[in-house]
Amino acid sequence: MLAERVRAVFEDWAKEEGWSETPMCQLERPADQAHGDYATPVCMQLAKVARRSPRTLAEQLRQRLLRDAELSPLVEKVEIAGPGFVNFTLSSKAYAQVIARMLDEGDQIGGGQTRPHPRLNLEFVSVNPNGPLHVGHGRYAAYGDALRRLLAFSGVNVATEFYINDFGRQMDRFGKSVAARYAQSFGVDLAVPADGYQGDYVKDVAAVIREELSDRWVQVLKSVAGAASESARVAFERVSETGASAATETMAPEDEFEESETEESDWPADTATVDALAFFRTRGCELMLEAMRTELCEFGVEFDCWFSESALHREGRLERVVERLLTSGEAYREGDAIWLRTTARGDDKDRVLIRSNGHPTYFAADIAYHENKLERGFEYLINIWGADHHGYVPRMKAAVEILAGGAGILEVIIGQLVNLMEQGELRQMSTRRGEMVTLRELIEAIGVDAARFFLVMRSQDQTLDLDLDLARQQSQENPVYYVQYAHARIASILRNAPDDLAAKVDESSKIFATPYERELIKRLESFSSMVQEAAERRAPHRVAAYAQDLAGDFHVFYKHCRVIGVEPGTASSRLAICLVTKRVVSRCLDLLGVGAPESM
RNA sequence: GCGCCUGUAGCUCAGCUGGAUAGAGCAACGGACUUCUAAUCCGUGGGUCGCAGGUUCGAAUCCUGCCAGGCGCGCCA
Repeated sequence: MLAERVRAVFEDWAKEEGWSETPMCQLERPADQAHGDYATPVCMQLAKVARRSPRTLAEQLRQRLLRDAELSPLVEKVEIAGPGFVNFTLSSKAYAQVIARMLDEGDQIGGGQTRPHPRLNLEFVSVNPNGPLHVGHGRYAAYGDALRRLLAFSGVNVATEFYINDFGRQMDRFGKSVAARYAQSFGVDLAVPADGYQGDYVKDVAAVIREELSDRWVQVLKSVAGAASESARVAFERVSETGASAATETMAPEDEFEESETEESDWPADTATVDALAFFRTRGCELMLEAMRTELCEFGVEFDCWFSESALHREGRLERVVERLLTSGEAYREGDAIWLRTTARGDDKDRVLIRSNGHPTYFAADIAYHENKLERGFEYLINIWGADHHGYVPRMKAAVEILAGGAGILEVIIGQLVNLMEQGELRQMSTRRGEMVTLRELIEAIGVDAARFFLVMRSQDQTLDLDLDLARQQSQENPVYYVQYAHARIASILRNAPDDLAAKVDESSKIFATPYERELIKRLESFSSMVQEAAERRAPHRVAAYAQDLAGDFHVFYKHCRVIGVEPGTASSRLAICLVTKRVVSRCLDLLGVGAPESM
């Protein structure tokens, strides 16, 4: 309000003087209170263009501002200071106007006008459905969902999406692991493959299948067990012959699973076995997905679309898009493989789409997937990936540029990882060994609200050190309670307020005279620009920081300014502050996916 | 070797599309509950913003070079 008016006066002036390329006239909040409530450094920037000294310009600007009929009631004084700052001190009328206006806005305070275009697609989490979600996934989920809320609230038309990596060798291994656990529950000696999934959750999946189908697959798996032990014996002998000991073999680092081009042959290839594997893979995947969906839902994260990779393969979309790229000349054959010319769009080297063995790469599937997103009418795509995938960004951008016929459609946000500390030590995570801290564990330790707040309160391109001991033992000191407590306190005031006390701002009276009220109002006033900036910069952690600052301002206000039982004009004005603050705090918490309790 | 991210108080981090004397929380110490919720508030101490140059009226912020840490550089997914 003040800012817009100042800008308008400044621009009129610039036009009158005939200056070209004038700097943006921006208002900022000075660090030092002695410099007023707001300040603009524009005269220093203007000095070169105007060829006058900054302080001379500042004085001229000051005179014009004071002459402006709309502006002068809002400021108590306009001063020139330092090298050429123009400092503003607000009048109580200005504070009153801010609260009066925000009171009128109701629940939508600070929200943006909804814009139908561009239709934006936001993809995140997108993990293989072969293990539980760990804390790292939780961070991406919390971040992505907060970003969705932030974008939607600021007016962007956004839909979220989870890409299910339910295709390929990892899923085969998962299927075998589930089958083995299922067989074991019937006393069949079928081992989980060495490159399979050892975690106990696989037993849970197997138990559900046993519940559903009883011993339907036991006979088939018995014969698999026989064949497998034979093949293990052969492998053992081969190792012995080459001189390597079996002991060394089992102690090899478990994270190393180099892909051998020979397909795994420890399971027979007869129809019954293939059917069994297909069943356990598919059903296991479904059950894992179901569990994930439930867990994410409990975590407050829902997706508009769950998109299956295997569906792309089934529907022949990979072949189709590769054909299209060959036809357009963007892809070419070399050796026995098919390559995409990504170097033409800024990548380091061209990338393989179809390997010389005829199998498509993961990249080819991803291209088919992104083509599909565009076909569904999305005009702008955001993907949130882990830091370990950042090397993949240039080729994917190149691919989308080719598909969309223009650059700047795909934005990739790289999120850094989560380090888990326990008893001062780093806890390493491995999905296959099942040695990870799951999202569920974290939620059970500190609750959804604290977990969500904690996971988004830091910038996403900062690795997050999560101290589990602290999270468990000191959840009382988590900043989320500080913010929620402010909300609960306001709710309490509203409950205790007498019926005849209404939230109302009387602009004519001398109100909002204390610094506590004024600080709080200035913070409230900045809410909508904070939202816009946080959305533009994909930075929900700013909302968390703002919420803490706002809660702090409120707690100070609460301590010094009574609402109930004071002079009626003051009481209703302060009640108005409370109401507006409550709405803004509640909105901040909602943007983060955290609850706003009425009492604590 | 190349690319991305990071380096700010004892600890965890904001601030990074340039503004005045660099902030918050935790930790340490000292105060405040007859009054709307003390999960709160008030006060004290704590810094060569990794280092060195450069651009600018002005640099934690932009540029260059170094140092340190993390991640990545497949016809894997």
